[in-house]
Amino acid sequence: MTASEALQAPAQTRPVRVRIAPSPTGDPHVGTAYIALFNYVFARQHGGKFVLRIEDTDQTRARRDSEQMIFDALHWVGLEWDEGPDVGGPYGPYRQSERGAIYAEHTQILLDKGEAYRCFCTSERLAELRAQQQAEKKSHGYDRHCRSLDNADVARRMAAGEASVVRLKAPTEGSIVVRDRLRGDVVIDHAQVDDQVLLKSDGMPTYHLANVVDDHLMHISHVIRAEEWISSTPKHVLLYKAFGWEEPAWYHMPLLRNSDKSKISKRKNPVSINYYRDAGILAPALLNFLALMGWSFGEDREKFTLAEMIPVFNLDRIALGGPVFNLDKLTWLNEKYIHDMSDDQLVDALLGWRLRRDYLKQLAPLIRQRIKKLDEFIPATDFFFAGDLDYSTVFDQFVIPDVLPADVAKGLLAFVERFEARETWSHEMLHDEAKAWTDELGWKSKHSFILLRLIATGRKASPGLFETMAVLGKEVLRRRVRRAAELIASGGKAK
RNA sequence: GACCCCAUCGUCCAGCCGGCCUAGGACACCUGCCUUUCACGCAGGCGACGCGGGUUCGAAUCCCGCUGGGGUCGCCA
Repeated sequence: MTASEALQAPAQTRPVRVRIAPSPTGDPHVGTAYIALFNYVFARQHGGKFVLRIEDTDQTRARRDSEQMIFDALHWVGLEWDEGPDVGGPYGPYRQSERGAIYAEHTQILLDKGEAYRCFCTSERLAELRAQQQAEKKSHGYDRHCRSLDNADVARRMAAGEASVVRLKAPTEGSIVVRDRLRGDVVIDHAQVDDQVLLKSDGMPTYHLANVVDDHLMHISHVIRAEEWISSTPKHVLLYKAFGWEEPAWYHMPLLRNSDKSKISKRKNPVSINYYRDAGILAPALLNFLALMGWSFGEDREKFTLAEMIPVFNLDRIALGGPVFNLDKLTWLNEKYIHDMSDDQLVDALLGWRLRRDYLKQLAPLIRQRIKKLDEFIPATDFFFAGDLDYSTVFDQFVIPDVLPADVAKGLLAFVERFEARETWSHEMLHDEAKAWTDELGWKSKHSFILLRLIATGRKASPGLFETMAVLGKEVLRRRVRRAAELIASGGKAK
């Protein structure tokens, strides 16, 4: 079947219910806003519901503050959800970590139906298996070592307290069809689908199980998600079949890209929604820009609001090529939005941005002793408000004595890695990391700290370096250090 | 490496159930106009159907192959 035939397939009669399911493992990602946008618009267009579900089943990576940041970021862009952990709804809880009993129950159903089995293989054995498959250049996948264990054996090992997971008993012959409504049918040999882990040894479900169970229980009618999921969709279809449930309609959106076409990543692009907010991008402009990534309004129109998009939205108009996220165009669109604001709207936007009371209040202790008159405040603090800084007058000071520029650049990136790895964000943490980092590189702090100061503030004299960095925030600091590193590595030629 | 997806200007999109396409719009870049400056605005320029085979009177549009790019291959999502 071709894509156009798939699109002509009988329309779903179920009420429209869509969702986004971010994982709270870091900063709120533009990719989340991107997918949320299309789900939101689709729901609104069809009078359906837009659900927010938090996928926090990875105990080792979930972060407490991350969930709240996701809420805040989605509120900021203006994509309001109808059901979610904070607002409730008829199919809660909407946080996967609170749905343990549901997953346990459904795992048991599959076990009872003979659609799943216990597996006692250790991660060591699996790692070895993978290494061996890699060495033999064979395709990867679990070898079904535990698939034929008999019940008595399983019971005995369970009783002995041996750790185990539950795996899906996937068919070994034939093929499965994934009906992607954007591309047509994708046929996958069952041989390509291995016996996926459904329940981890800590009792938590994997993404595959939790996702399918929740989408079904939450009556999700259309799954609009990123293309990176398309390879695991056969597993999900198999799960729907194993449970005997009706599948949702699948739509896999193209992936946002870095300028080298790889999947968008924080190493090559600012990916946090908070960065764009702090750098002075307006929420409607961000949404408008995101809508342009893979979709077109029609009639060559590029500037439009969310409300204007809803009635004309059409999934048929999704372009499947991976769109490169281009800051220049975002900035241009943002400019249009600013030009079209009234005086009051502009003032309000400014006051809601970094001219907010709580942000200015963070500046007060840093600047009080450094100004003699109020009129010195703005010139003394400009770098607290700017996004990217102009380094042209200080670039020649971006040096560490006796260190090659390429190594200075590399060293700076190592500093970014250090503060990225920390969960806390404070001037104490930044100070500790900067010191340890300087020592590790064998640099002198009188050199490395002035370099950081120049990069963070664009000047040699500023309030306390680490206090300043802390106020600037992780997103802006990361961007400035990365940009400076690029500049140094390229001899000042990068833009 | 295996599997899957994708393929129009540097970038984002339009066109793609074949002819109206000497391929349209936008960003970026360049030039000029406007202007006391800068910016805005306006006008113009540069610039693409990846390659090779088919099918057809006719292909950017349909088919096949190749090439290229991307994604996935975890007790992460």
